[in-house]
Amino acid sequence: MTTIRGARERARIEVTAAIKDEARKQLAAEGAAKLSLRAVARELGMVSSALYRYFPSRDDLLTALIVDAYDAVGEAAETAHRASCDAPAGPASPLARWIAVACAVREWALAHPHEYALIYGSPVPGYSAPQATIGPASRVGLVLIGIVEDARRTDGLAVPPLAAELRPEAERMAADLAPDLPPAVVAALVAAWSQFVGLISFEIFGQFNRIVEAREVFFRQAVADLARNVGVLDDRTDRTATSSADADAGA
Amino acid sequence: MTTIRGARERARIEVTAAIKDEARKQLAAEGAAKLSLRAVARELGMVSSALYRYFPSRDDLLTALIVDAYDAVGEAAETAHRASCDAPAGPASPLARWIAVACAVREWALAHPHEYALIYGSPVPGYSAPQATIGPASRVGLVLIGIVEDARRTDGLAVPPLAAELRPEAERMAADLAPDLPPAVVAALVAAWSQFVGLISFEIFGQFNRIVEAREVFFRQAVADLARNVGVLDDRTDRTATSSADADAGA
DNA sequence: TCAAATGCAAGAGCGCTGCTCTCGTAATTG
DNA sequence: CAATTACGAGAGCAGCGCTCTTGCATTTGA
Repeated sequence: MTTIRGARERARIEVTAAIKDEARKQLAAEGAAKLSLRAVARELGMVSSALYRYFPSRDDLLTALIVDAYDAVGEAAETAHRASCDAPAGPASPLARWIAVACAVREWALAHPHEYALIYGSPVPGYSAPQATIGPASRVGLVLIGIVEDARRTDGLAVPPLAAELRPEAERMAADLAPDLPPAVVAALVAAWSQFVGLISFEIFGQFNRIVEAREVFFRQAVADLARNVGVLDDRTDRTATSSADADAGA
Repeated sequence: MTTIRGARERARIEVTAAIKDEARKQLAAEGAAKLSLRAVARELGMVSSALYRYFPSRDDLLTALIVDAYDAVGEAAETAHRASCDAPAGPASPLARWIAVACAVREWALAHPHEYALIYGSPVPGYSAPQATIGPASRVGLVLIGIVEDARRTDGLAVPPLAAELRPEAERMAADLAPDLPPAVVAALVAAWSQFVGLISFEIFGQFNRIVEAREVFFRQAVADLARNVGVLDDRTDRTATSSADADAGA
């Protein structure tokens, strides 16, 4: 399937990669709006029409970049998760792993803002994401699900409350995404994931300008609170100072 | 200042408004990427160069639309808030007002997805938002701050825990945004606002496709949880079924 | 009131874009 | 070796943002 049959296919793969690389370079430099097929072709020393042998349209090129971006951020999340599991001092706590993954995604976004905008900003090409994107798009989500499953397996935690109107939907989501998790947790997890991306988007897209300065600590705190919402708790409860008020705010 | 001096200025105002209206129409139909000055001019029966008398560039037109969009969503939030305060059965609870404002913003976004993308999606024109946008951009935030202030004034609630590393930043934010609120609450509020936009963005930008079906109930639940994070509680505690587990999940 | 100054629409034009079509050549296949 | 296929090059079309010049209408000030 993936074997290379001749020099021709080898060349095709290389040229395709070169086009994507050059496109990524222009994307990083100027943003998706200014990415032009002609400029990519020019930089590669080919004529613009030749490029259409590899990508049938500009939107198809963008879609390929979107898939790659999903894969890159998923890769970053999985690497960070593995690193926090294989630490020399033994596997980290679920909360620490949750935060490590979140920070890895944020750092990838800060390093590749335009690619981040491609996947979590306004959809550029048409409207509905092509089928090819849904696999790579869920990689980060799977990592987060794994962390929560682990956390619940080691120390069996209480399930958060679940409103009656949301129960059928939560059960459907749980069946689709994580049958081993309580529906209430799955619903909270999906919400947390979107909220987590909201935090990053506000920072990347400049919404925190003149509002939040210490972005890193702010993000870590917010992400830790998000973890609490899905039942991933700090087992050492060293939340500083007022940590005693941590759980009884609703009493 | 805003008085109209002659027929010329009156005409200028009308033409400017007509351009923005037509641009908004094309924005709604095709998205920001396909909005073209020439098409707007064509539809208005003028030649494209004439349009540059009113907006010096395409980006300036987009900026004007952005400001208008910020104002529109702020207006929607303020209207919803006023409505929930002036209800016949007396002013609603802080939580109910919080949810009402959140739902109003969400519904505005659903009704104007491309305008929403303009302000909370990837920034299209340059990179930093012009000075003119920061006023309108903060209208929704001010409404939320007001609700939290009210909630704390009527029933003095506990302040959430605040990590030591975040304290100076939280105090700076509180001084800038809401000096009457505890710094920990202000920090939580800013985070909640970004997370809240994250929820809406995921829905608008299609990230919930095949994941979340019952968007409305899901959103209400998530937004209510967000409110809890900033100390706005459901005073009737009728959260259904497992509501007794609401506060002691960390014990 | 009349001339000077200003505001504005129209048109032509520049360089760029995405995309299509044709044509000659080189690699692949049977 | 012949037929097929894949590919690069070039010309060309329609559309874009934007600039410049020209001529007319309105406003302004002496």
